[in-house]
Amino acid sequence: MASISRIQSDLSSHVAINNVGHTSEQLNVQNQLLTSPDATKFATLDDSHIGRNQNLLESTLQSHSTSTLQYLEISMQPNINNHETVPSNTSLLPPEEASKSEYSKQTMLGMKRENDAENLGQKLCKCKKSRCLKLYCVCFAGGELCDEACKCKDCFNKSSQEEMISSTKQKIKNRNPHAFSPEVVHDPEVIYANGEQIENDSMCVTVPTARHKTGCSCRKSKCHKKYCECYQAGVGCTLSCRCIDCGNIHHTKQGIAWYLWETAFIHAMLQSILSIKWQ
DNA sequence: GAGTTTGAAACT
DNA sequence: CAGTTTCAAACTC
Ligand SMILES: [Zn+2]
Ligand SMILES: [Zn+2]
Ligand SMILES: [Zn+2]
Ligand SMILES: [Zn+2]
Ligand SMILES: [Zn+2]
Ligand SMILES: [Zn+2]
Repeated sequence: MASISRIQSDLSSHVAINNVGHTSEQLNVQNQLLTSPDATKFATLDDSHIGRNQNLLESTLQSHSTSTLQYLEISMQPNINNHETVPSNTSLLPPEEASKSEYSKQTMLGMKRENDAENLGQKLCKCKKSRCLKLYCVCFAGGELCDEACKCKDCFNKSSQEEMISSTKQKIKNRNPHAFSPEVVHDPEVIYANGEQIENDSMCVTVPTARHKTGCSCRKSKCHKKYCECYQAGVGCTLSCRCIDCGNIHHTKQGIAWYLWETAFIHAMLQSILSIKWQ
């Protein structure tokens, strides 16, 4: 998709496209203005902000009609022409399935490692059937080898199985190019839709907060529990989510649109109040 | 710890 | 694609 790469190169000239970098100070100011509608923010609004909000409100409302949906419907490159064989679920076991006997000293060591891993923030898995070679496994999905403190069975996600890991990874990448990319986008100039990076412009309102790369499809959790990937990642749902009865509204496009409308409405009310000729 | 619920990932 | 199954984590008790 040539347009996307052009957009990326254009953006990279003045915006850092990565998942940690925050951009210019000006952008941060804009972000502050657009993020959650804290009551404290209203105190800081002046006319210039209001004017900008009105402009953004227009583009927000426009973006809710067709243009945003068109953006959001851009699909991934169908890269699935690959008919390589999938690692079969036959009976091979890795050479050294650790001898987890000799407990007393061993368990102490295991606890220590578990604590270490937890302290380092590494997630531990307890996979039983996936051999830690599918995205079901949090370790594998996170691009990490399993920790010694993982409680997985028949684990292939260890250094002795590098070739199996890389080939399996490649097959999954062929299916979904973003399978191993970070789950959350922090760059406010970039939004993901169906796995593709999309530029924000006047017709696609800036979303100044982090977003999950694919969005969720929650049906029962209202996106209020960790079952929801958006909620778990600490970000709000977006238009690319397919959730039903979403409660994860904070920092969403809808939330921003509401904030902008609210801000414009309050400004209009203030103006009319000030225009009243008392006495 | 056991059992249930949940939604992504995998599969057909 | 959509519908179904599989899977391991999140949650509940
Ligand atoms: Zn695992
Ligand atoms: Zn693991
Ligand atoms: Zn493992
Ligand atoms: Zn959700
Ligand atoms: Zn979501
Ligand atoms: Zn949601």
